[in-house]
Amino acid sequence: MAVTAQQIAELAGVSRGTVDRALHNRGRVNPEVSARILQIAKDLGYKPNMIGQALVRNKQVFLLGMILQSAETTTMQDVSRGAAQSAEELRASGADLLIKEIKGLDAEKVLEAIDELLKEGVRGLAIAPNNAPELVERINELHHQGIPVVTLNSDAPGSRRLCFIGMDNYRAGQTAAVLLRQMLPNGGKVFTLTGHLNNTAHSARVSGCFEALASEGAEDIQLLPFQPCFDRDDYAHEITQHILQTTPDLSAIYVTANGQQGVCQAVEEAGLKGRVRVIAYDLNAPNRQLLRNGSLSFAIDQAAFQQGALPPMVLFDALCRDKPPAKEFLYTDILIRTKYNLPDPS
Amino acid sequence: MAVTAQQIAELAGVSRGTVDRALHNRGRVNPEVSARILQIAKDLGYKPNMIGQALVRNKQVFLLGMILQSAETTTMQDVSRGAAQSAEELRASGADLLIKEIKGLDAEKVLEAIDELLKEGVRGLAIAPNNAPELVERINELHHQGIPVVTLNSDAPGSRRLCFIGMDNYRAGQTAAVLLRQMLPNGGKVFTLTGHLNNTAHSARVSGCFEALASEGAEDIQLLPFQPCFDRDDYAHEITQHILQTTPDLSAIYVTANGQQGVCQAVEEAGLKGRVRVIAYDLNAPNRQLLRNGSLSFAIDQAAFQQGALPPMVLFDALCRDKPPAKEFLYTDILIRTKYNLPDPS
DNA sequence: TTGAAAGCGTTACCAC
DNA sequence: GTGGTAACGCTTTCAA
Repeated sequence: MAVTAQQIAELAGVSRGTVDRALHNRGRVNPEVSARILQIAKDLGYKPNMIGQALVRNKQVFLLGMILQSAETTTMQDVSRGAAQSAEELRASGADLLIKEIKGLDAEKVLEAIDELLKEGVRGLAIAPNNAPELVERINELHHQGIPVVTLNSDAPGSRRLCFIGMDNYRAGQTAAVLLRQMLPNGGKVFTLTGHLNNTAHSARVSGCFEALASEGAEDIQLLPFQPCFDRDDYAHEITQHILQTTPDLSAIYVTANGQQGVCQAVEEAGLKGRVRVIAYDLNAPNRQLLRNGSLSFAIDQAAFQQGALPPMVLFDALCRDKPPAKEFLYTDILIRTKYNLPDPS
Repeated sequence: MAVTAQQIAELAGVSRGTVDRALHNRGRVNPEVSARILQIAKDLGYKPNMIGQALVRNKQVFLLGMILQSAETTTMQDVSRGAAQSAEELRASGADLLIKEIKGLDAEKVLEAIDELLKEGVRGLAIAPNNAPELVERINELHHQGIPVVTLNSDAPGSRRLCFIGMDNYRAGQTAAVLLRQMLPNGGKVFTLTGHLNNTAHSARVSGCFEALASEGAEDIQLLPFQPCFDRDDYAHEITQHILQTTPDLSAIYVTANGQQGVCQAVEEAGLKGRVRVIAYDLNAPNRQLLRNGSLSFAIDQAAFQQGALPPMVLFDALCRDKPPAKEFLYTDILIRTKYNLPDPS
C-alpha cells in the first residue's frame, strides 16, 4: 500500500492538515516541524495520491482552454478530436477543457476567445496561433499572469509560451527530399509550388527540401524556381499548366501548401498523370482521393490528432503535477502516406 | 454540476445503496423501485463520477496483466514503454498494470506467466502471443472465466480474444509495393527475402506486396521467387551474395523480417549500395543506422508504442466502463521511415 | 502555528 | 429488499 499523508502525520506526531501545508509550502507551519515532515515524506517515498487530488479538484472547478483557428479544415478537425479525447481523460483527473473553434484565420477573434476563456477562469491555455505575431504580446501577458500557454500546430516565435507542439516543417521538407530522390534515381526537373511566401511553415518545407537535396549532392535533380499559389487551386492550376508547357520534361511537382487539387487536375489534363509525380501535404479528403487514384505519389501528413491530444496533458502536468514539458519543441511525427497506409477516416 | 447518485436517491425516496444496486443490476432490489431509479437516472442523464469510482477501486485492488514475448527486441521495448505510459494513466483511475516480459519466444513461459498473473488476481489480460497456437485454448478458458484477453502485435486467430491490436501486415505489404513502384518507374527485378515460411505476419507482408503489384498491373516489375532466411543475418548475407551474382541487374530487395543487416552488408560488399534498393521492416537501432547511411531506402515501422498503450485502455474500458472495443481488429498505423523522419529514440 | 472536521462520489458491508 | 454507515486520500475551512 502506498504511503498516505495520514501516515506521515502520525509518524511526525502532527495532523494531516499540517502535513499538507508543509508538503505544499503553504506556510503557517513551524519550520522545524516542516523539515521533519519533509524528511519523513522523502524517507517513505511519499507520492500524493492522484485520485485524492482529483477528488478535491473536482469539487472546485479546474479549467483549461484551447483555441483553434481554421477549425473548418480536416487537419484542425483531427486536432479537435485529439483534444476531445484528452478532455475525456482529464475529466478523470478532475479537470475540464474548454475548446473554442474559430473558422478561418482571425487574430482578433483569437484575442476575444482568450478574454472569454480567462473570464471563465481557465488556468492554462493551448493556442494554434497560425502566424499571428500580434498574439505574441498577449501570450507574454498571460505568462506574466501565471497562465501557461502552449502553442500547437504553428508556433509563436519569440513569445514566452511554455512549449510548441507540432511538426518540424524543415524536417518534413527534408523528408520530401528523400522521397524525390528515391523516385528520381536518374535525376530530373522538379518544380516547387508553395502557399504564401511569408508563411514560415511553407518556407521551412521548401528550404528543408532544397537544402537536403543540395547536401546529398543530388546535382542531377534540377530544382526550378519555386512559386506561390496563395493556397488557391485555381492559381495552382494555372501555374502548373504553364510549367508543364514550358518544361515538357518535368519529372515532379512538390506542393508545400494547398493547391494540390489544381496541380493534379492540370497534370491529368495534360495526360501526364503518373509520369509527373506529385508530393503534397496533409491528409484531407481530396488528398485521400488523389492518392487512391494515383495522382499523388505521396502525402506528408502531420500527426494532427496528437497535436490536439498532447497540449492539454502538457498543461495539466505543468500545473498539477509540477512537471514542465521535457523540451521546448515537442515535435510530432512526420507521416508519409501512400494509397495503402491511409488510416481510417475518423 | 453533474448528477450524483445521492440526488437520484433523494428523488426516488431511497438510499444511495439501493440506487447503486439498481444501477449496476446487483439484485436485491425491488423491481418496481429499480425501474423507477433507472428511469430517473436516464431522465437526469446520470453518468457515474469516474473519480468516485476510482477512489473505491483504489482501496480494493484492481489489476490488469500484460505478457510480452521477445522482450529484448527494440519493438517490444517500445511496446513496453507504451504500456508503462498507460499504466501511469490507469493509476489515476485506480487500476494497476502488471507487465511480464519474456525474453525470446516461449509459449510455455507464457502459460506460466498467465498462471502467475491469475494468482495475483488480474481481471483482464493483454498478450503478445506471437504465433503460438497452443495459447488459443488457454485464451478460450480465460474468456470462459470472465477474464477478457486482448492480443497485441500478433494475433491468436480462432481464439475468443476480445480484439487484436497491431499492424495489418497485408496492408504493410501493399505499402511496400507502392514504395517499390515509386522507386522503379521503369520496372526492374525485385528479390524478396522473408523470415519464416510458417510465420503468418511474414507471409502476409509477402502476399500483400505481390498481390498489390499484380493488381496494379506492374508487369515491368519482375518478382523473383522469395526465400526464407529464418531471421538470421548470416543466412541473409549468403542468400543475398548469391542473388547478386546470379542476377546482376537486380533493382531492389524487399526484406519482410530480420536479416536486413546481412542483406545490406552483402549489397555494400558488392559495391551496389544505392543501386540495389532495400526495404525492410521495423525501426530498430540497426535500421536507423542503415537508413542514415543510405543502405536502406525505407523502413516500414509499426506503431509499437501504441500497441503497448492501447491494450490496457481497451481492457479497462471493457471492464470498468462497459465499453467493448469498437472493432475486432484495431489496426495500428503503418509508418514509412526515411532518414529524415525518424522519431527520437526513446 | 496547529488541529479537528467536513466534504468530494462511489462502493461495500452489516444490520434490519 | 433495504438503509445506514464507513471508507478511500486529499484539500480546505474554521476554530483554537
